[in-house]
Parts: sequence; structure tokens; C-alpha cells
Amino acid sequence: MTAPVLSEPLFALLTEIGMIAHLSATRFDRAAPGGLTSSQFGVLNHFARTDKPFETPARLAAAFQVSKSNMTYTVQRLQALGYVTVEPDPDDGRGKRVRPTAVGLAARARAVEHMRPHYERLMAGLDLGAVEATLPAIRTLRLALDDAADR
Amino acid sequence: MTAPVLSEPLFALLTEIGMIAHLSATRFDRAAPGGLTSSQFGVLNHFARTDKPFETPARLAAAFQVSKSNMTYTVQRLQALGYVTVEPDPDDGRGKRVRPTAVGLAARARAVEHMRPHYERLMAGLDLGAVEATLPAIRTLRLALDDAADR
DNA sequence: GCAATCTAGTTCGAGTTTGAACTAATTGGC
DNA sequence: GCCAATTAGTTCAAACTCGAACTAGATTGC
Repeated sequence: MTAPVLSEPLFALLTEIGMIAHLSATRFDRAAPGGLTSSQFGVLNHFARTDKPFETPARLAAAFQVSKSNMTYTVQRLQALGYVTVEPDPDDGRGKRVRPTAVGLAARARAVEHMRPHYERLMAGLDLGAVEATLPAIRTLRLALDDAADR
Repeated sequence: MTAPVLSEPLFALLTEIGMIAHLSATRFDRAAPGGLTSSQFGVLNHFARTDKPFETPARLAAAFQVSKSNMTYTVQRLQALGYVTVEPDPDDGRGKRVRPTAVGLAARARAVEHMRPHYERLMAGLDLGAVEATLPAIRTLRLALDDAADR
């Protein structure tokens, strides 16, 4: 019988994607040195990639598509670790400014180095060209989801 | 300045994938009717697709790449909802057999119908061919992760 | 046939994430 | 100017997930 199905390829893709995200997040969290979770790494990595001096929690939440309460939690943990500083935004009494510390960026760099062999082992069994080729379509899918129903 | 990075395309892909999984899971959980989470749906859907009469929790955990304790929890919730039955495995005193109920399969069908418009809206902005084209590479990536470090 | 090892499933504690409700500050319309 | 509506951030309880430790049953090697 194999009951009614949602658009097969899309559904299959989302299923695979769910597993990959789950696997890679748990692998990261397990392998990460000195307690840096994938969420925390994400924030530090954002600063390292963009070279922006600071971000507001709201912008970070939007960038990572997580809830504000989640970002409050993540920022608090990063702050407790000494990996970011948090100051009030001088231009907006409601806002805050999250700024990475040198220690935080160093922790991120360590995490990158720590992850490198895992990534390389992963890449070894993979066709880099094929991975790259999927990127545009995957990005399109993400963007479609982004505004499929605003949070 | 844009510190050392892990294999860029793979990392970028995993980042996108993380967001997509997150978005589609939260969208599902929010839109799902009568409390059926994405994990619970996954299990019921597995039965609907495969037509297997039963599965053991261990096989389900392996199929979805989640921990055994997670599957214990999910199965218990499904059981509480009356969507599956659980019996001891007559062939193996340690094992159990999880079996979907008619009510459970009906709930899955309702969830599918409930999701359909969302999927269709999503598909509207997407190139189906491009989505399909990514599937093999994504599957390869998932398989590579599967045995990158056994759980 | 028995001891060592392995496998299935549960329980537990801790961590992460969400949405809802809230406070405080800003912005827009008139 | 001022009131309504929006936005930034926090707090809270509830849900989900993990890994570690455990029990109980099965398998393997000798």
C-alpha cells in the first residue's frame, strides 16, 4: 500500500538532511575540545568569518535561525567562558553588543584545528566537486524555508 | 581577518544543512496537528513506507541514527498516544516489537495531509530537478558520516 | 556447559532548545 | 508631544536529546 507521500524527493532530501545535521552536530559536540558546543562555535565562527567587531543577540539569533531565548542562553554561556563580552548598546537602550574576546577567538581556532582531521577523513571518502555542486540548490532550499513562514 | 577555515565547501554545506534541518523540524513541530513531533512522525512514517509489520527499538534507533535512550523515549510517547503497541519479542528475551496501530497510521496520514500545503508552497519556489539532483551526493555524505565514527 | 563478552532496552542526570509571558525601550501616526 | 504598536532581551516551564551506568538475556570460545 505505501500510503500517500509528500513530494518524494523533497521529503527524502529533508530526511537525509535531518540525519546529517544530527550526526555532524553530535560528532562535533563529542569531539570538541574544552567544552565548545556547536552553537557556541557557530557564534565565534561568525565573528571570525565576518570580522565584524560586534553583533547584537537579535542579529545573531536571526543569522542562525534560532529563538531569541536560545541566543540569550548561548551568549550567557560564552560570556561565562570568557569567550565574548557583552555591553549595553549605546545607541539603543534595549540592545546589547556581543563582542568576541581574544581568548574566544583562540578557542575557536583550536576547535577548527581539532576538527580538521575529522573533516579531512570525511572529505577523503567524498567527491569534493559533487559536494560543491549541491551547494546552490541547498542554499536555495534554505532560503525558501527562511521565509516560508516567518518566525 | 578570516581565520583558518575547515574545508570551505563542506563546512558551508554542513552549515546550510544544519539550518535546514532546524527550520524544517521546528516548522513541522509547530504545524503538526494533535501533537505529533517530527521524531514520532518519523517512526510512523517508517512503518507506512516499508510495510514492515514491526521493528525493534534497536533497529529504529539505528535507522534514524539516534541514541537508544532517545528511541525508548519516542516509543514510550507513541505508545502513550496509542499509536504503536509494544510486545516482548518471542524470539529474544531482551528484545521488543514495536507495531503501529491503525490509529497511529491514521494519525500519520493526517499529518501528511496537514503538511502537504506547506510542502507544496515550498516546492513552488524550488526547482524540483535541482532538488533531485542533489540527492545522491547528499546521501553519500550521510553514509560517509554514518561510519565516520560508530556510535 | 560455563565464563567472558556482547547486545537490547531502561533509567538517570545534565544540557540544549523552544514558545509564552514578561519588562523595558524605541518608533510611527496623528 | 503622546499613545499604540513594534522590537530587544530575559525568565520560566516543558520537551527532547545525549551519554553513562545499569539489568537482563544471548552468543562465543574453549
